[in-house]
Amino acid sequence: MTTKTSASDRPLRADAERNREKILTAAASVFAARGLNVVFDDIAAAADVGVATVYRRFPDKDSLVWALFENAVDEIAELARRANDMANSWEGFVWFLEQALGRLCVNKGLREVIMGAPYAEERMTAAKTRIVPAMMALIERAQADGYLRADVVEADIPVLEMMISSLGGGANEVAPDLWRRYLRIMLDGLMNERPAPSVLPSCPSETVVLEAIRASRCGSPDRVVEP
Amino acid sequence: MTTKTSASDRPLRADAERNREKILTAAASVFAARGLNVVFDDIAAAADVGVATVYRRFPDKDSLVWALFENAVDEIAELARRANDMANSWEGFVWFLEQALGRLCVNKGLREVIMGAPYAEERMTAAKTRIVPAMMALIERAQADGYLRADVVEADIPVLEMMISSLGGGANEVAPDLWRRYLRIMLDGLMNERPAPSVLPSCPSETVVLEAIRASRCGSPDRVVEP
DNA sequence: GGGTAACTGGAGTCATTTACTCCAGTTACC
DNA sequence: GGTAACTGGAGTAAATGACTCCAGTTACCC
Repeated sequence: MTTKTSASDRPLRADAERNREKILTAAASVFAARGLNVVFDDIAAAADVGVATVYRRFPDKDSLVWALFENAVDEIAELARRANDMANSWEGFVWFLEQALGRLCVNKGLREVIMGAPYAEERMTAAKTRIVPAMMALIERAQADGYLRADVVEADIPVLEMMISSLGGGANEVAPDLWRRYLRIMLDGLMNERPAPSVLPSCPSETVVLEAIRASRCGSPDRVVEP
Repeated sequence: MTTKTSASDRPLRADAERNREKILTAAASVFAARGLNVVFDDIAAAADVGVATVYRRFPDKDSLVWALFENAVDEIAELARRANDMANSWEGFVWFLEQALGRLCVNKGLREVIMGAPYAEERMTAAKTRIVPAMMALIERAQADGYLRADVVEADIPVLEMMISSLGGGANEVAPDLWRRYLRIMLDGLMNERPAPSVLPSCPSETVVLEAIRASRCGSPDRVVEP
C-alpha cells in the first residue's frame, strides 16, 4: 500500500507547486463549465501548461476530481447542518434547497459528481453519505412542525435536486434563474397545507424553454455543428 | 430538387421491402432502449442485415429517425386533443401528462427527439409545434375551471415533462413507476387549491433512487466498466 | 428455367478522437 | 555552478465511427 504517495513524501519544488495550483484552478473552471468528460489536453491548455505536467501531478481523472470536489460535497452537508439551525424549519428546508441547487446549477462537474459520475466513485459515495443524516434531520423537523408533507422521505431529496438541477444546468446561460420557478412549484407540492399557490418567479418564454431543455440534453448525443 | 427520390420512383423488390421493415423494427427497439446515438452497425446487427443495407435504405440517421418518430410525436398531439374531450378538465390534464410521460419514460429515443436532439431537427420541430395548440387549450380549460393554478403557462409543460421523464427514463429498469411519485408531487404543486396532500405512490428506497439518478445521467459521461 | 437487374453482406478504408509517454531542454536550489 | 527536479509538446498506439466496394446471391419477367 505504500506505493510512493508522491505528495506527502517531500514538498514540491516551487515552480512545480505553482503549476499544481494553476492546474487545479483551470480544472475547476473547465469542469464547472463543461462537466467531467473533458480531455486532459483541455485542462492543460486552460492552465497554460503541457499535458505531461497534468499527468505528472494527477495520474488519473479520479485524483483530480477528488482534489476538487471533496470540499464541495462537504460544503453541501454543512449547508444542511446550518439549515437545521435556522429558527423556522420550513424556511430552513427551503433555504437548503435553494443553496444546494444554486451551486449545482452553475457547476456541471459538481452535478455529475453528486449524481454518481464514474470518477472517484467510492470516495465520493462516502462523502455523499455524510450528507444524509443532516438532511434526514431537516426533513423530520419540518414534518414534525407540520410544514412538510408526511409522506416525503430522505431519498426524495436527491431526486428533486436531480430533476431541477438538470434543467437549471441546461438553462443557466440563457435563463439562470429559471430553475427557481420549478423549485417553487415542487415546494408548493411538498407543503402539507397549501390553500393558495405561492407566487412563481421568472415566467419563461417558449423559445428560452426549448433552448434550456435542449441544453440540458437528458442523455442525448452531442453532435457538433461545425460549418 | 428532383434528385432521385428513391422510394417513390418504383416499388422495392420484395426482399428489399422485407429488409426495410426489419430495419425499422430493429431501429425502433434499439433507439427506444439506447437512444439515438447508436451506430448503424448496431441497428444492422439487431435487424440481422448488413450495414450497407441500412445505409442503402436510409442514407443518414435523420431519415431513419424521421420515419420512426413522426407518428410518435403526432400521437402525443392526439393525446392532448383527446384529453380536451374528457368531461373533467383536471382529469384530462392529469391523464394527458400520465399518458405522455408513460411513453417518454420507456423510450429514450422519443425522449431525445422531443427534447430537441440534433436529428431531423427542422421537421421534428414542425411536428412538435402541432402539439402546442392542443396543450394550450388543455391548460386554459383547467385554469378556467379553477383546477389549475393561473400562473402556469404552456411553456411550463415541456419543462415538467423533461424533468420527470429524465428521471423516469433512468429509473425504468429498476423502478418503472417511480416517476409517478414525482408527477404526483408536481401536480400537487400545480393545483389551484389543495388543502391536503394527495397520496403518493411507490415510496423509493435509497439504493433504488441512487441507481435511477445515476442512470438518468444528466449529461454525464459513459465510462464503460469492462473488467 | 434461365437471364439480368436488383439487391446483399461484411471486410475494408479513411478520418477522428482519446489516452498516455518520451526525451531534449529548462529551472530551482544547495 | 552542478545536478536533480521539472517542463512542454510532438509522437505513439488503440479505439471508435462513418461510409464504401464488390464478389456473390436472389427475385422476377419472359
